Amino acid sequence: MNFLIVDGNSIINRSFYAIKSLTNSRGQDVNGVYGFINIFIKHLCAIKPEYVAVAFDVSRKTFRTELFKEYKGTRKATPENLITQIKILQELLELAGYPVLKFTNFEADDIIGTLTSKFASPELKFSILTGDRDSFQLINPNVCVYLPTNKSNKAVTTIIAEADVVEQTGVLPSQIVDLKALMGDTSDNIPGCAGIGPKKAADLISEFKTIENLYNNLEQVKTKSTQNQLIAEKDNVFLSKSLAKICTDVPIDLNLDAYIPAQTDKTALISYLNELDMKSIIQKIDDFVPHLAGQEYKSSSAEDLENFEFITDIISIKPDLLNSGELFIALNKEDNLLGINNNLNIYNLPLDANISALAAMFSEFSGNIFLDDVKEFYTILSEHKLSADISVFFCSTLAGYILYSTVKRHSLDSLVKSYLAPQEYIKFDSDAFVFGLLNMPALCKKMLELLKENEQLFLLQSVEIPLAYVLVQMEMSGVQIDVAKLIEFGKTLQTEIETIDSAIFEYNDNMPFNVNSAAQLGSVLFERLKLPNLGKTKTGFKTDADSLAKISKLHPIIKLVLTHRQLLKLKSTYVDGLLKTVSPSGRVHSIFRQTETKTGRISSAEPNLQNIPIRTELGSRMRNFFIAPPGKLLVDADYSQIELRVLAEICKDQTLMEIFKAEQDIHKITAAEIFNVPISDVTDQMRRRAKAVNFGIIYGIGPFALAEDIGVSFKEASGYIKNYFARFPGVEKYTIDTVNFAKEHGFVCTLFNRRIHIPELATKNAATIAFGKRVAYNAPVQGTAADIIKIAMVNLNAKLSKENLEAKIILQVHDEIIVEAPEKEVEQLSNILRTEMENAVQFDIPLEVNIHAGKTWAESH
DNA sequence: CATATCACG
DNA sequence: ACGTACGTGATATGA
Repeated sequence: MNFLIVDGNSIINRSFYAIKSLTNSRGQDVNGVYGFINIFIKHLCAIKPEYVAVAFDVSRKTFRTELFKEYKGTRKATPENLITQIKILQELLELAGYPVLKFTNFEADDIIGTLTSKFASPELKFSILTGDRDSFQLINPNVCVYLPTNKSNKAVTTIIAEADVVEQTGVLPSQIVDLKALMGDTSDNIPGCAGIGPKKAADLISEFKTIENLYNNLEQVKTKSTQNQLIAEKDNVFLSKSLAKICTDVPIDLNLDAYIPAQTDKTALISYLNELDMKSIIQKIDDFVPHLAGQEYKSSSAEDLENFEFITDIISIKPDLLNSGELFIALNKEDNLLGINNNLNIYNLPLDANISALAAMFSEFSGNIFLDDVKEFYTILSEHKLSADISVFFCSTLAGYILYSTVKRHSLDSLVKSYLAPQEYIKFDSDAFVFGLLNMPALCKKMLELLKENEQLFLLQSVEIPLAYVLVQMEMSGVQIDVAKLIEFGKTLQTEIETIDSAIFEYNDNMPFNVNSAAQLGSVLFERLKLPNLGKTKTGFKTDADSLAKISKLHPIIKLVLTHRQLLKLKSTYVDGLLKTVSPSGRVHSIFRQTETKTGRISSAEPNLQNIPIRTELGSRMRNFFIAPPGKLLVDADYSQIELRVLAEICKDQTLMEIFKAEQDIHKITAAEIFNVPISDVTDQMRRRAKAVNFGIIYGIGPFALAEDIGVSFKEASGYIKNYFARFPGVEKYTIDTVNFAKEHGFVCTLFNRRIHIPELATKNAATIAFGKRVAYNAPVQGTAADIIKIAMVNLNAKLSKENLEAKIILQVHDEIIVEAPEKEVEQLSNILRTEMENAVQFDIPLEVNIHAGKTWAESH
């Protein structure tokens, strides 16, 4: 058995000074932490210890003795940015499950000395990882020192055993204190005996073994002068010995089990590492987290794979599958593989050739189906024109997302490593797919337990899994594009861009430049034309639209530039970008990503159909090209102020709830409240400002940004926010309570128990924490709204199919559902839309939906 | 590949 | 002293 004990201060110190600078994106120095963990991991792998502890000095306010203060107190102070790193390191080690030992008034060496003296034995060997040679005195046949050193820029660890100490110093490790008592140690301010250096000290100690023995037999010392020096310095010598001696009576936990590394919440650890930007450590995470005492990894070559088969035809295994209570199915579309694990056997099949038989088998199968990725599964079924009418019990990807939406990957292999302790899963390094499949039953059961604990099964089984099917149908349907008109629009834009460009160049002495290059534009505006600059970005002048608007009156070129930007954006992103994605049938099929956003919203990509322009007249023309096929219409249903209603429902502010219950104009009432005027006196401008406040509140706006947004003074904006919270005290209470909850638990929840983790709140940086707070109270609002529309989509889709309607959902834009329907269905559909959306959830406050139909998206919105 | 910009809710 | 409104995705530029 091995015990690895690390001198935390010593190792982080070495890393801190060895790695010149390493700063993460938040500006924190992490050189010491990074270096420490790498060295630590390296030695964990090499030593494979059953017991581990990392000891730290605790800087003392009072010293053990006045003498100590005099001698040790002169050491140079630890720099501030190392102290912070030590704290971070200790948090990381504790998160990873390693005992961190700190005792006031003791140094790491003392803790190490106590541990080795109490526990070291032939059965329990100690390895001390330290950069400090002071600990050599602790070496014995059961204790050795691992000393990381640099040899020609290569990290090499020198292992120091008893024989090495004898060779280097001429004395036994246990005699080092006696040696130092005579020769002293300048780095530790140990005086020693004047006139005696290393050579003479070693000779004396070899002969007399200890200084006590030496002084008892002074007459046997060969030279008279040495005798006299020893007599004169006797006090110093004994003081030196006591200073050199590492203490072995630190009040440590004498239960050896306390030093067995604990099981780890790997997700939390990964999230913290992520936040520190330590991506390379995350890659080595399995080496960093504990390999528990006495636990060997299960071997992949042993009986675990006995029932592993690659077979070509699912028919041969059908009886085995049908007799199973549970089937665990993983897909690997890239390699055309279908993996099945039924707790007994593991099969790997060609996917395409067997998907049809698999789907057929499901109609006879009565057990629970666990999938790795239900949306992928439905997609493949659809691509093979197979019915997706299969009830799926569990999906690991969606479960991972519901439990921890901030994580980017939810693949089986990464989930196994995050949710199962190393001794709970089978190691199989050569193939991530097989690795995931092997461990899928254990993983799914563990995740299922967590979901139950968190009351998240509704979200998984009644919302996300059925939603996956809706999204796949939406992707397959796509939306019709009027390609001819879109191309025409693109040409018009192109002509206009060219006209504008020549006008722009005229203001630059007819010198053409790339208006779309922020660098070139900045140089023209602020250097050639000497316009007042608007501040800097990392790379140059600020040229964004908001900034440019401020100087638009100073020079006609600004408006031209802004128009150029708008036109180019339309042309390149929307016209050209969209045209590239139109399928031969004239429809575009966006991908709706279900596990992308941290709040639970769906995202749309390739192309993104959730950001088609609407806010400007020119941009909104884009929506003329999203059309319904002949005989059909687009029906657009959007929730009215869903986030504000959700906010009211969550925080239960009486005033806010009453406004919605009475179906009043929220922005107008808010205006009356914050401007303290009767409703009848609210002007359009007041309403506009109140609207900005309402939106801002949800995002955690501050007076600075509000002032900027609505063009009032900082002071006025402060007043509006203050008035808002005074009139809606429930909202302010909600923000405070939610932030406190997030600080305590590390996450916030939607009303349907979706969790949004907020690692920012656990940091030390003020700006990062402020950001975390805004996320904390925005996420439940945005997330609950996302939950609601997802529920509505699932119910709506079920209703459409129950009523045998041809109408189909084709788009979702966060608070808006777009359905394509035959003209004759539109009336019935509108009723269904209203019913399903307004009644998706039962809230105290009502949900309101606006519905319009039209030939194009522009007409229907 | 990171950055700046800008489109949406 | 510091930075200042949440959540996304696409494009062009330029090191």
